[in-house]
Amino acid sequence: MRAGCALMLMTNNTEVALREISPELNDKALKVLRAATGIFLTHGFSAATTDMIQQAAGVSKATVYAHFANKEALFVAAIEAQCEKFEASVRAIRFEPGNIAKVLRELGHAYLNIVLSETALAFMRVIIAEASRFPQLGSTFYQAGPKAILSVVSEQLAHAVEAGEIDVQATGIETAAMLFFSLLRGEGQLICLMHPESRVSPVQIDHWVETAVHTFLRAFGSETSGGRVLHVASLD
Amino acid sequence: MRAGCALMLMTNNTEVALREISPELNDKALKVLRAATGIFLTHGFSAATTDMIQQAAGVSKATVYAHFANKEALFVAAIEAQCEKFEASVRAIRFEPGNIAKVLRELGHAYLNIVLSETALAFMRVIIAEASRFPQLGSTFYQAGPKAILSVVSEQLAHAVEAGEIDVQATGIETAAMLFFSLLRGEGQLICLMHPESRVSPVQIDHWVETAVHTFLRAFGSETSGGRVLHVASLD
DNA sequence: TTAAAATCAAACCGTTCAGTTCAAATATTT
DNA sequence: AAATATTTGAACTGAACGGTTTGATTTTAA
Repeated sequence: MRAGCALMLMTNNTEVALREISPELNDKALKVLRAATGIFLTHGFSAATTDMIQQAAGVSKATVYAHFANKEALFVAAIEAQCEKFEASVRAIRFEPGNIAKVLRELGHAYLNIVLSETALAFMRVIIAEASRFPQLGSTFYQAGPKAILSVVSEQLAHAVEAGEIDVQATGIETAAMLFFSLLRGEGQLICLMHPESRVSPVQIDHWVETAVHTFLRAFGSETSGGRVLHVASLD
Repeated sequence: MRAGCALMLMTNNTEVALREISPELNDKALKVLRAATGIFLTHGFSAATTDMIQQAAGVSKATVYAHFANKEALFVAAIEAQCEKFEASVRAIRFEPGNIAKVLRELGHAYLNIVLSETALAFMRVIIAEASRFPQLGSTFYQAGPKAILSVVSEQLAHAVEAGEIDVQATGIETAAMLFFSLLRGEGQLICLMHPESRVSPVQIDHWVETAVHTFLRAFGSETSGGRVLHVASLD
């Protein structure tokens, strides 16, 4: 009964979804999960204590252990829920159709804003830190994050190829998409992961996006796309 | 009895440096520092215990605390020493002069091999994980790693600009160098940080290097396509 | 109303942790 | 050899941890 409860929580992701199914029943379990997520994200697995979680949840310790087998299970549940939320936010990225420069700019901007948010950074830090102890969580996150956004971008790049806007023959679409995100994340993520107290300004994000799009289109743009000065015939 | 598990991660640059200053005096302190580094890299700060360190060092607990004030101080000392070692290995990268494609290829290859090594990955994981608790270590590492290699590459890019091999007017040299490393690290580092048990083959590294260099030169090469250079007379 | 289920606060358990103490043993210096 | 410093092992402290138990109280459902 206890295990089943926890499993249900893991498959349904957000509070909203669960509230609709069982209006007030799993209220406590949800409070615990939500509190646990916060504590784990700010302290990591080892430094987080079940007392912190219990206190943050406003719940007795017995209740915590009535819904989750132990600290590890609670951690896994919290991280997996966060992965689903993360993937959802990535897949919710919308952009108006247009030329590839515009699409990449919109996509890049949205993605960078997600990925450089305090929550996402704390999340990534914990995943990276605990990847050895919880290997499946690393994979789960990779699927939910990079893999998810990559499929979206790959699709857009495919359209651009058909439209003759870009030429990715040298690398293939998937690789090109990955390169775009490497350009996009590159400096920002490195800095933010290692300097948790530093805040990133919207201007800085704009600049990173512009640089990434511009560079990407210089490398892969056919002709007119992103300020390519040198017009090389596409048969090189 | 079985102390050698995490010890193998370590090598001994700091040892040399410190031995020269105080030949046999700080023998024990060094053993402690070396063991501590191994333990911290494999377990992180919180999960590492002073007993593990003491045992791995083959030293009594009193000796540990005779040389280091507490666990935090030991951690800082271990990480800072590792930063120095890391920077040294980055600055030791050598490459034969040649066209920019060749230089970038050699540089990129050496850097990627360092950065994707087990030790460097474990090191980065710990830095990222503990950046909130030890903010200065994040900065120290950033200086020792990214900043260090960036200065090397920027210099080479400057030469290439003078030689007319590349055109970085759009972004500037520093940014271009950063973009090169973003392309270089991009996928590999993301995968490796989150999948600690996965091994990277030399072939995979070669491929990443080739892709990065190729893409970079498509974006910034004056009249190149993937490394072929049209020579322009050097002005000085 | 009543019985079952869930939750509570708090004490409690066994373990582990960082760090200390100390007398004995070992090196090092003089 | 004597004096001094360093290291050792092992026991110990006090706090914190994960997790359990308990008995009282509240909530839910019939």
